[in-house]
Amino acid sequence: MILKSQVEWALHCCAILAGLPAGRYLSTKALAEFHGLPKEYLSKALQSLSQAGLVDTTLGPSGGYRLAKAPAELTFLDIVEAVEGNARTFVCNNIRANNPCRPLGYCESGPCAVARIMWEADEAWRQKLRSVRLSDLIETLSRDIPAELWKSSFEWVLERAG
Amino acid sequence: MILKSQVEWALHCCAILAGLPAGRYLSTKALAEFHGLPKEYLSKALQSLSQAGLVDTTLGPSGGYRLAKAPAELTFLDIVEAVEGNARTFVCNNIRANNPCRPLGYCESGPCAVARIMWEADEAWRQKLRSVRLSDLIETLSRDIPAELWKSSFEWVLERAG
DNA sequence: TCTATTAAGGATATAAAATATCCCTATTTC
DNA sequence: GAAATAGGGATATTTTATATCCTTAATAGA
Ligand code: SF4
Ligand code: SF4
Repeated sequence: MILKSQVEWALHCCAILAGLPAGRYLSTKALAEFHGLPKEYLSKALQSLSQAGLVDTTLGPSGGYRLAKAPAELTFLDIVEAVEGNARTFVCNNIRANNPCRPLGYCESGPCAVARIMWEADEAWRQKLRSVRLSDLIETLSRDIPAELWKSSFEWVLERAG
Repeated sequence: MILKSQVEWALHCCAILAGLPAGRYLSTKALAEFHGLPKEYLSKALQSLSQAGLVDTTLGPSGGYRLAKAPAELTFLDIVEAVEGNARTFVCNNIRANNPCRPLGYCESGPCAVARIMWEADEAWRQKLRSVRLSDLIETLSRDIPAELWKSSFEWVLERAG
């Protein structure tokens, strides 16, 4: 059970977009080049962000993506769910219905304890991701990444932003 | 990102095994029939439980599986990880290494903030599963399931336990 | 107006993982 | 000795993830 690599891509891309000056856009091409990713496939991840309303887009030369909200208004969960979907990791196949002892016509009322517990674990995962904002990530990254690299990356992006 | 259905199977089987009288075993055949599952494939899940040391097995007629520990000593996480593995859901492909601005020979020190946050969410999921014991599940089920069905299921199992 | 560039999205191909079955072996019970 | 069992290797099928290709409509700038 592993998340799509697009989740990582989307998170990185949002982190880059967060550093974009207001009103500017960054293209798929630039984002793919910066991260060393296949442009066409990364495009699908960015489309997911767009469909989820997390980013704004514009067409034409100098077109591309920018965040639709402030980094403090975007959570990890928003980004992860945009790409990965919001389905639960545990799906109940209702195997209890096969119990040979079950009275004919007996109908279970809602999910059993197994499902409820697994879903609570899913919710704990979501809650953690919901508690971290994109702005928190930027703050941590700015502390972790050498100032020199941080600066040159910022300039690299700015040169290509439309 | 969905858990294998074997996770559900393993949890259900452990719940059944928890009701087995001390020293008795229940076969794959009986567990498969009770849950309406493919015997050969369920067998793989039970083998996983066995390899993880969660259940004891014995061969021959009247052979099968029983819990290796008391239900209070078995957590959901034990069972889930036995079947699903203990890998993290977020794998870091180190795409930051492709950053064109990165100084030659520059070597990152450990996982970045993105990976750390995603791994914390994984840990929150695990922590939740670790906090629920098999005995807790049995207790809840015994309250949820109609007494009649609970009793007949118990008898069904007992008839087939070696 | 014309050209280049872009996001969106449909179609399709490839690779990997989950699901499922089959068969053989060693062990145990009777 | 015969029947039943877990273990496990080999293999097939189905589903999902990964990746590429191509067409369309919008936009910027010459
Ligand atoms: S016991 Fe729970 S998880 Fe299992 S089939 Fe029933 S509802 Fe689903
Ligand atoms: S930024 Fe973090 S998650 Fe992304 S590649 Fe680097 S270490 Fe991995």
